[in-house]
Amino acid sequence: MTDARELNEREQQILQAVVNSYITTADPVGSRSVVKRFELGLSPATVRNVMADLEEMGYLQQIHTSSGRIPTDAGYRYYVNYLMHVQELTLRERNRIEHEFTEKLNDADEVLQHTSQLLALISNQAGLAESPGDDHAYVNRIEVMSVSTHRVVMLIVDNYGRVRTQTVNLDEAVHPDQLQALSRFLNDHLYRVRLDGLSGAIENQLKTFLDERRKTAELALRLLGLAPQQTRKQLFLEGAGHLFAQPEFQGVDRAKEVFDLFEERTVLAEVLRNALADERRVSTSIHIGRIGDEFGLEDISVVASPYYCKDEPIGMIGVLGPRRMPYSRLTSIVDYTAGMVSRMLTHLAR
Amino acid sequence: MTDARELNEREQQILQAVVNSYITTADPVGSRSVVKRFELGLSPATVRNVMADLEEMGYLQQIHTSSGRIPTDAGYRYYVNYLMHVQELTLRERNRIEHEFTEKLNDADEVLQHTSQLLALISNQAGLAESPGDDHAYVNRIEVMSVSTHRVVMLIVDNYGRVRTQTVNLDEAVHPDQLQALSRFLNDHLYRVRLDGLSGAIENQLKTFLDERRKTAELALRLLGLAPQQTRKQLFLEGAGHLFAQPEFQGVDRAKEVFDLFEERTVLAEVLRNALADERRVSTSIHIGRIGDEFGLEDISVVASPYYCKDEPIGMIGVLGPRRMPYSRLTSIVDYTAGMVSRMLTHLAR
DNA sequence: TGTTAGCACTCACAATGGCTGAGTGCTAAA
DNA sequence: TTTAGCACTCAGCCATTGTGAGTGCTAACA
Repeated sequence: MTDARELNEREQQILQAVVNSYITTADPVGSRSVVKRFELGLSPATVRNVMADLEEMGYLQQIHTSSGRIPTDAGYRYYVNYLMHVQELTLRERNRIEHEFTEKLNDADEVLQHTSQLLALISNQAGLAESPGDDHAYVNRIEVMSVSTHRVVMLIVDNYGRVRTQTVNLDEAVHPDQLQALSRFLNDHLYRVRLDGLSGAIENQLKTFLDERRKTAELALRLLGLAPQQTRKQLFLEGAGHLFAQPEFQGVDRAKEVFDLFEERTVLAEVLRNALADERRVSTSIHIGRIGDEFGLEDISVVASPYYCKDEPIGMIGVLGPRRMPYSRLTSIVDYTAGMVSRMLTHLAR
Repeated sequence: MTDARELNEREQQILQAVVNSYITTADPVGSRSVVKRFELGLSPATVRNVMADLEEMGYLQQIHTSSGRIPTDAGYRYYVNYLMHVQELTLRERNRIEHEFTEKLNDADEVLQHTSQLLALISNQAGLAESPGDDHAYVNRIEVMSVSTHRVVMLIVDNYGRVRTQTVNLDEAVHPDQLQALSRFLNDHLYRVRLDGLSGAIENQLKTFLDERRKTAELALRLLGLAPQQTRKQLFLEGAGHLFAQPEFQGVDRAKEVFDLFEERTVLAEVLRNALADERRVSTSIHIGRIGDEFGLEDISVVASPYYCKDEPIGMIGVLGPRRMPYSRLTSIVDYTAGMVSRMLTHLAR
């Protein structure tokens, strides 16, 4: 990569041709096939010269001498930023997506799980959707009840309609009245408290309560001490099998690598979040390659888009696939779907 | 398979040698290597004759002329039934397993999920554990509460401590008093009702309630109509990645097949249940081959064992791997673990 | 009669080498 | 600046060959 100068029109044309061709066929593309497929009115030799230039500038690479060229990360990046014309969804496709969201979805987790399935289905890649984290969720309702003499269940409903429960086994019996009092107190004092600050909040609040009703307060502390354990910033991931269909993951070891990647969902979620944090913007972002480094997979790309609840960005949804992806199509799919999710969540949390 | 006559001692010895050798190396085993590895005081030629006999009887097979022999299903079956001497767990291993179950596990699902992880870990195969089905679970506590003006949550705790919730969005507001009445009624009338008969039971019971409080009863019906949707006879499956390490699943397509098998968890659960139903007995059962037929995988075996709650068989746990598995070791692992699970559940449901 | 040694045969697998075809870089002509 | 021509490269395919582990069969042996 000697020079970062602008590409002239012909160079752009040819880079675009190479990327397009490679995206569809997965074969390295040579000068001959470029002129054939795209009728540029140029001879192969000319194209060769341009391709050599592009290689020197770091946009293309050769897998070995005398085989066609394939785009580098920089090549894809240039393509995505300047060359790609986003392929609008057809009415049919838009209807399809909207139709999927008319289904009865009771909480944010259902919405987002459904979203990841949908994305996988229509993109033929792995679909992903991150569930709202505890840093964006707060308590809407909290309830403590006994289910047997020595067992208590705490139930928390958050502003996205998600219900989570936590069971605690007790050494000694608690009277239902105590629990009712506790529920009332917790509801009064923890309403709208953010979930990731729950145990902190309670400690302050509970001091007043503590004096009058020591036993109950201790139980509350214990329950809430458990609560953060189930912190979830869940990542839904569906259709990972699509990746196996791609030629780049056909190798014997590759399959295992991909599999491991998906097994370690929590790690994957973390990697994704970090990777996308750099590029997180208002609209759809594209992360090319280098996602799976930790897993020995360097050729995975992600097209992701944030979703919103009441104009506040909450999390990401997206599509994960090989570096060689139909970005132009996926961009609009992800973008449109993110819009739908935002609408659903804003409605849910009304 | 011309004859089902008993095997004489030498034939048994050699069959055992072949199975043992094949289990550890995964290579077809020839006459020469048998005499070498097992010092039988026989010549390869003699062993060859015996192996030819065993093949004729259907216990061994050749993958092609002039390669060693491998056991058939019948061969494994004979080995498992008559030849294998169960390898007792060491004290160390037993302690290891028991230690794992000292952890705080609040309900049956946690126990069984933990079990499948544990089995995967110590067996180096895929571990599986079926969660108690609705045909063995009954209502311990049922509660209906509002979480916002137009949203209601129903919570059911079963006798295994498992909590499940169902959200319903309403068109019109319901007064908390109504819900409290409903909760009380449901608890009185549905206590100890089996979960798979819940909606049936309620219809009968609710007629009396219906006359006095029409609105509330209708809501109840609606809630309970939704309940069966979440019927779960969940199958926990962990460590599927171990399978990829086995040489028999190295082929390019194989990886995808295995992956698909695990993706379709519900189908897998069904297949397993049917397959194991034949052989379900008091103690550990071994199912050889033919598990994954629907998925194009015919060489998967399962070692499974039932677990009990208060002397009643509730479900199965086990290990899934290639046909070529160290059965003698796995048998005792699964058996011992099943005992632990039974103890845990009986304790939980006390 | 059961066991063993010897021998010819089989067959998967690996290595070798030639061929092809798509692609390249370079140079000279248009 | 573009193009035609040419020699060169290299992965992939195919046929060939060799090797080694294994077999079945037969004849000799205890």
